[in-house]
Amino acid sequence: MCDQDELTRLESIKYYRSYEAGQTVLWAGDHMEFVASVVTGIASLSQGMEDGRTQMVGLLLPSDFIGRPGRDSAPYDVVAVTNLTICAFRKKPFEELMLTTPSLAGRLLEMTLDELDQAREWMLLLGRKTAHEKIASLLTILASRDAALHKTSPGDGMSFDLPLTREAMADYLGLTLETVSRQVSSLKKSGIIKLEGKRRVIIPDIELLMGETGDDVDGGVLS
Amino acid sequence: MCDQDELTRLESIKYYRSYEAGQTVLWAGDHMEFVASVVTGIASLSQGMEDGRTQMVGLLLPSDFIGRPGRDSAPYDVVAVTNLTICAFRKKPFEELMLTTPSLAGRLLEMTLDELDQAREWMLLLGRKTAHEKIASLLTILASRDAALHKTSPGDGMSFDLPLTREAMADYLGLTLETVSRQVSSLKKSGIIKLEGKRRVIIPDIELLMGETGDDVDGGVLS
DNA sequence: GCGATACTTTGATCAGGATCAAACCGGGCC
DNA sequence: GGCCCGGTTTGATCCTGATCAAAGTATCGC
Repeated sequence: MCDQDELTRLESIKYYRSYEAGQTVLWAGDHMEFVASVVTGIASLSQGMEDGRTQMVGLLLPSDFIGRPGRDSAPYDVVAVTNLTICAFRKKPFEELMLTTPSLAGRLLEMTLDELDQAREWMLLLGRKTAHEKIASLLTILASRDAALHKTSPGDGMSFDLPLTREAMADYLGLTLETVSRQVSSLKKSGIIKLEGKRRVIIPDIELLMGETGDDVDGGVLS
Repeated sequence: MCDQDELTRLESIKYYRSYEAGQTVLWAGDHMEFVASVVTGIASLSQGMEDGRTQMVGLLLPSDFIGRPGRDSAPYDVVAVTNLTICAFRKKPFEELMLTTPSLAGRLLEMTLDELDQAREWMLLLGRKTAHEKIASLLTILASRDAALHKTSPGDGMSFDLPLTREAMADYLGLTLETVSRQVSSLKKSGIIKLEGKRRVIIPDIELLMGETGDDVDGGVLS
């Protein structure tokens, strides 16, 4: 995430941590002694209500940032969705570095604004999209993120592994796992996606899938 | 929003603009030539889909910030909900000031993180709360923001004016205006709120209202 | 006063998802 | 193999909130 000089300084205070799928990295309210960035794997941010309802509020993919400089407790549960490796920096030195390195602060602001845009995009999905559109949107996003990860652009015939269980998808989309399962089946039945086993998704025609998201076919969610 | 020296420098590049209720301040995609902060009144941020569905993704109250340094186009429609006065700064000089004033950048990061938290809180509401809980949550938030505005803490017997039409509330909560109307009526019938006319809300017992939000009665949305 | 307009309430009906329930994989492990 | 267990699919039914429709209210200008 950084370059040159900053990087060398960050180097000296960084360390790696690994988590297994399902492990909790941080509990909401925990004191946070580090900030970090995802190296490999996927983590989720989620909020819960006392009665057990939960809503995932973010999905952290490689290069995404965990933690918030200037805050000392975690606002959400951070859970490893897959096996996960993060690169952590002790918070104190990191914050000091921020003070003396305006470009680092700038980059952080930039990343936070991106997260905010994502969060708001998701608010539209949660508040206004149908179950069908929600699933199509999620698959579109996962496909394009996966493509970006492999430095290719999402194209026809591409395929990727669903990193999320039906339940996790439901948590992210504000649905139940049964509805997720049904909508995935219906998307399969209509030929818009194909499945290899339960997890591998093949997208014969990405435009077709994007047509089901409810978004403008170009600009929309994908960017 | 700022202090001392920064403020004097900001002073020199600021100007005021006013809008009438209903006027659009910025269209999504517009080139933005200023950043601003709300002085009086309320503005909304919203996203729309082509077929007309819209979702409000943020409500801007006095002291809230409009615009994003480093970005040159607006990501959402900004609409004046009530009569609105903003204090604007030409973007270029503002950004230059940011480079030379780390504390300004820091404050901005701080504010952006707050917005992100709010957005994610709202994701929980949109994805998992019932219509009833949504209305109670909105009223709780409006009550506490209104109290903060008058430098009092939200207490029993407090009252405030609803700044939003039923339709705007619906857009914010991911509901229809009919459902909003019905839920407000039901809250009134149950005695949890009282109405004076259509817009003035009286809250006899704030704890009671907060009990309907689905949140933890203390920590929750209110903070 | 009278419309006209914008906002709100209320009613009747419908449907998209939730809920409850059962069966179905596909591994891993004994 | 047989069993167990987490994850998944599928079915039947219910219910919340959407939709369609009409009437009520307040404010405005005439």
